[in-house]
Amino acid sequence: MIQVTLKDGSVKSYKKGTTIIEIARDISEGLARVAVAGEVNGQVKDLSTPLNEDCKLNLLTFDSEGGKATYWHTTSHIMAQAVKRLFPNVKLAIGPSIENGFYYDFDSEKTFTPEDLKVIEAEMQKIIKEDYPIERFTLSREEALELMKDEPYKIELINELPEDAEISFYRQGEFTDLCAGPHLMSTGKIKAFKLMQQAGAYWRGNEKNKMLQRIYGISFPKASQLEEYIKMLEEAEKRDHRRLGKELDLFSMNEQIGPGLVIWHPKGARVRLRIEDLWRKQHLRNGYDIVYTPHIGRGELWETSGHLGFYKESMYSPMEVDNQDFYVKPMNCPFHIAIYKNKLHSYRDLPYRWAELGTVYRYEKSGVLHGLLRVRGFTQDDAHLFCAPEQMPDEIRRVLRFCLSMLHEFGFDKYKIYLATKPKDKSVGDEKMWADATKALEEAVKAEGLECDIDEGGGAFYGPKIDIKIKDALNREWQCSTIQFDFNEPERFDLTYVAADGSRQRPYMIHRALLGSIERFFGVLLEHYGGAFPVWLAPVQVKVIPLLEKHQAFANEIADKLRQQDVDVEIDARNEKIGYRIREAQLEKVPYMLVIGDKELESGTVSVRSRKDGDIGSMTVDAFISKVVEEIRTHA
RNA sequence: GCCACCAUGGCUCAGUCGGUAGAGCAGCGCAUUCGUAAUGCGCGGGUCAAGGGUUCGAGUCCCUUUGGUGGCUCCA
Repeated sequence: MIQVTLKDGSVKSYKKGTTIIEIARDISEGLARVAVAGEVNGQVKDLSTPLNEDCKLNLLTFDSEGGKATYWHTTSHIMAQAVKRLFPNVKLAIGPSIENGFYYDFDSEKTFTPEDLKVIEAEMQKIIKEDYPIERFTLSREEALELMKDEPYKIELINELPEDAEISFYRQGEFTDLCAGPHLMSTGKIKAFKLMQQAGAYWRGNEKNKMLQRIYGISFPKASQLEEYIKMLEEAEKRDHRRLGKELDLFSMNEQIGPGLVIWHPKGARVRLRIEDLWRKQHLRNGYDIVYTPHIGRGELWETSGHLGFYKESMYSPMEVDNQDFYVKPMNCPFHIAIYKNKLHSYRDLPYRWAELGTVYRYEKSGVLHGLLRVRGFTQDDAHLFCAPEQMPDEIRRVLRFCLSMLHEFGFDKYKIYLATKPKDKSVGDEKMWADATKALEEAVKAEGLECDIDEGGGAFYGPKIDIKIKDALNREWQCSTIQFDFNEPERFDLTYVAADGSRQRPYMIHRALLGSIERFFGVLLEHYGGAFPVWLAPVQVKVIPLLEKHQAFANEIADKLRQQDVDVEIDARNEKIGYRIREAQLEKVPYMLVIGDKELESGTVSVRSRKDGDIGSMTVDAFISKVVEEIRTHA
């Protein structure tokens, strides 16, 4: 007999060799029905796995992470089986579950069209109906290679398995795949699925390798869940910043201007101004100095900085002026360094904190451009800190705290922090510098009571960094903030300061961007609020709607008073019905609408409609002004 | 850059088998003076992304280019 400890802490005895599904049935038929896998001592296993020793067992349903992974992984096998039936010449690569569903990579002469996906879906439906049991078995390396002799990618995978690895396969009907599992017990367990899209993907994610065809899909135990998921995607589309940007007339791109270059329309620019105003105010309050630098610089500058060596493929081609090459800047750092180099510095003057909303241009591959989130010309909210080594831990903490408070101001309180460490292959700076800097970064995160994931080897070649990715309302992550050490440029530009003992010392240099780039941040912010900016950010904060012509003068008076208090206000005095104008203001997502008619004119009040709560009654003009001014001040 | 898909008035979209382009919204004009999500009538507006090809004839079929979308690689 073996002792099995269940999730609720209870311990049950079973005969040795009892399978997980049998235990599930023993607990309840209902549980057995919804169980998709079992977690044995923390490892996700097939339900058919026999248990031979005492263990902890957690039965997983689709709702758990491991359950989803199992469910989706099995669906990907069903898809591969369908593809093999329809297109026997296709070679199989890999087909894992991912965050939202699964994919399978195929090597195929023929490219899959949307119609093919429909046909594959129909075949999958058959396989599910046929309800093949899914069996696991293991083979020796030789047998495995023999079985997979027509599958070159599988052979490559088998050959790379460690010497002592167990080589397992899963069989369902005529289809067998090399796979570590786990899987559901039979193909009939998949209830609702959909193939989402075809995409190219390099074998093993390396662009030097062959491009395979990837098909993405997702599945659920209930049809209603699939419907919900699709509805969720439609909702996401409604708050897509590109769509909102057009609808709210905030920004656009223009084919004639060029790809990845943003033009900011008056309303978008107004929101941007608000962001920048706050940014400037906060930087001055936090001990930064603001600087301005040019957009281009001589080739020699970029030679010295190392950009022409390490970064040239991301830079716009040079322009020749007076027989010299000038490059448009992809980064601001060399210019800030030039400020530093302009004179001799004492340790007493450190640290320097120089910030700039610096517009940079980078050549990004055409296929990666994406709305405002990936562009070729953008403005970084950049700053460079120059400090003595002993000041460094303090500076890091300070900048991290500043960063988080800035994100908070914009309504972002959920984010994920990554600590990116020394890359394996190439890096500059000695071990001690890396260790000190990495430790300082990690300690700063801890000191703020935060957690971070380690991005092993993810640092820049010139230093470790903290990246902060913010999540929008739909849980998608976007990297905005970054705090990066630089061991490279102080060396290359031979930066020094005079220490207390009169010796020349090398300062530490930190690059940092809190919002990242204004463009990307604006895009994320727009999606975060679904276009409904809080009053302090909204391009039009108040819309005054006089009911009739005779109310216009009073409306103007109110608007003027609001403008005196720096409130952005528009008057909609068009000869349209009130419902029409309310509707438009509502669609423009204006936070407050003021309806002015006879009643208001007589009593000196305004009738207030809030975007969110509808008609909220009337109040005196002054009461409304102080209300809205206060909301703007406190970022309510 | 690579794989797939897409491009029709300002916007959203229809356009069958290849036979010379249509709607709604927006815009403009007129009427309407109205109390919280669309007042009515009328008018104007398109070299069907660009270029080439097939054809008696191309929005529709083929090729190239440009731009975009979803991925891959890369990144703020």
